Amino acid sequence: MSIHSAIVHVALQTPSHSGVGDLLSYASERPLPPGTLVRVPLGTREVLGVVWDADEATGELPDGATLRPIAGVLDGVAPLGLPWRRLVAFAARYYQRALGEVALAALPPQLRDLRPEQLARRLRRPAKGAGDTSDTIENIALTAEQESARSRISSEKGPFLLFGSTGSGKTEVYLRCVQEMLEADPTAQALVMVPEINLTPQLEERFVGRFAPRFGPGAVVSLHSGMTNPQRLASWLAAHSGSARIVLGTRMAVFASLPGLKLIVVDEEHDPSYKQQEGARYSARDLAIWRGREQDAKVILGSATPSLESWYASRPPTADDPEGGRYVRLHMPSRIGAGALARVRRVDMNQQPRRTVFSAPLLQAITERVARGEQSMILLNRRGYAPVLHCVDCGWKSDCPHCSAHQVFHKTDRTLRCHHCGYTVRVPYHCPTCGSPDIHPMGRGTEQLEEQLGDLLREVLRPDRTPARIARIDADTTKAKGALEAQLAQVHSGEVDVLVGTQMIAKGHDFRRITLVAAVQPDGALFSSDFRAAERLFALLMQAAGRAGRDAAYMAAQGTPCEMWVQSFHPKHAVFEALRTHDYEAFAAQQLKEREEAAMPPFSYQALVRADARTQEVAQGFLSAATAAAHAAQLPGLLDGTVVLFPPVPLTVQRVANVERAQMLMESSSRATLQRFLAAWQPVLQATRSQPEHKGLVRWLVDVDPLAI
DNA sequence: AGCACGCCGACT
DNA sequence: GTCGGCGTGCTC
Repeated sequence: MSIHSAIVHVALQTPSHSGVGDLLSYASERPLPPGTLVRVPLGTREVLGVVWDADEATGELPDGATLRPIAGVLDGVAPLGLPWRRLVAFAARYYQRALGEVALAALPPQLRDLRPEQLARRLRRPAKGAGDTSDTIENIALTAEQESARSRISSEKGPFLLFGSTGSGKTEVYLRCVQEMLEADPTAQALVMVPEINLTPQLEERFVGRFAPRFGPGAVVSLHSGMTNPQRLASWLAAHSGSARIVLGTRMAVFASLPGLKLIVVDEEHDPSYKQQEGARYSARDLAIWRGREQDAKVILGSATPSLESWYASRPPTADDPEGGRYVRLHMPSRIGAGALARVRRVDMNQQPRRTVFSAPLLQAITERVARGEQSMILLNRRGYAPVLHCVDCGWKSDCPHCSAHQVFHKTDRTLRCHHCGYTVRVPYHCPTCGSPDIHPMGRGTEQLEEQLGDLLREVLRPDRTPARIARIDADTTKAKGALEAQLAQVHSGEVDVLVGTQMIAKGHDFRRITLVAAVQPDGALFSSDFRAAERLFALLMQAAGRAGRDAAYMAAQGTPCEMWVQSFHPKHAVFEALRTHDYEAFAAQQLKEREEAAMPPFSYQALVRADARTQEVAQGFLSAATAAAHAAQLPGLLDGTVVLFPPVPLTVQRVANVERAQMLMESSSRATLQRFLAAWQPVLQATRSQPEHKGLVRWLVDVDPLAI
């Protein structure tokens, strides 16, 4: 009997598809409770691990193998609780990833490289609170709609879908619910998520202003990937220890350890950013629902344009459907303190001269606004000057040599850049194929809009007789840290008359003086192969329309209505019809009908398997072989057709960085059966991969509940 | 995934 | 003679 009397099972960041089991066993001098953070030897390295519940240890040790002792215990940190471990285990299982991978990804990165002594030193330093507490923002009176939502959230179990138009004051409802929850229970904690890092500062300002005076300067912390590692560690520890009462963050925050969690808010719940697109492809919104149920915390999903999944899940009971949905739908239709909803103007581009970018009426409307000192916002979801460069003489196009995509022409720095792999070259003066100087940009991006507007508005003067000023905000202009804030500040201060940008500017930011929003080329999304494209476009346009006329006092003073302009070759399309009347409900009803008839989500459940390989044949061959093996093994759901496997197809962008990509779709009317199928298929996929004929396979991955197919 | 070991080409 | 290319195999 050695001094290492106890065996502990530890979750480590083991490669997801390797033969190594989820939990590895180590010897310990004393038993360690599950959730304890430990450092353990793994091969020649020493890595961070989480002691896991022994009954989940599945793999058996090879006979005669000796256990290595753990290297250290991070005993400054309390063991992670059962609810956290259950969340991690569920996410790993549901999204088909290794337990340790999810567990370690859920911890702040710095915890991985800190030795126990370093951590102990860090823990002795007192954490400093976020922001100052000088300016207390007091409660403002709720409207009847807000009060009704608040009281129902307070008295009912949920989960809740807070369906409120832009400007209806959803944030105030969140604030009140958080406040009520935290005041009722001194150990209660709240988690508030937003889709993008960009939106955390303004949210933080509001929460700190409201709650730091009540609950102390350290009560509100943020958690997102824009923070430095030490900041993230500090926030995480504050949440884990319970000293932080409110955690604000992006999707990653759903995995925060919150022992007192009583309320979760998912703002803009329809936003695709809640779905992680690499590693474990989890949906933070869906995990929030699961976590809320498990940990007995209330969940509020908020949106002006809910995802069809959440909309359907919150359907009220009817005669045919006495159960109704699982969520409680709360409706806040009125805008408060904001002007009337934007009037929607559609321009039929079939009636415009060919290659028109700004139709005459739209240009006129923008001009008038500049002259009145009002601001306009122009949306185009395409960075760069033009999506492709083209030779008139020989037909050459600026194709990326490594991807099946064009290199985008960026005029500002005279480069051709592939947006998929990053490959960049200088813009050629002559066609690389035939030498002709006659090479031209085709199509347009935000850079070109900015340039053209500059020309078109050259003679237009602001009220103070100075020339119109145009600014562009997209991923290219905001690469530098703090650049976005600086540019937004310029817009707020009124320095800018016309703002051109990608969807980045449509989300969340409050521009008080914008009275016109225009989508100049939204048609691309209408006929996309992706069945969710229309839903996304509608949400984007509604959100963009909501940017206009947010300030009722300003609008009244201006005396002009705000407008949302849409230029389209299909102005009668259902998306634009619904937009015209601001009728989300009609749009949702129409979309849900289509989805039901086609048995698509939310009326079915989907998963994808993607395969990357050197050749398309190998990628598809792997998927075909795995399909055949699944049928041969009669995996759950296949025999009776509850689970349907579709044939492998190349991805829309088939090749990226010289890797060929293929995927196949699995569909089922039963989420549980699809889950059982996937669980049983995992080892089959692994076995298939190790067969010699699939040597050229680079990787494969599973995406459960994919957003785009 | 890391990180070793391992066995063949162009450098001081 | 070594530095280093990335093939293969292991990690309780």
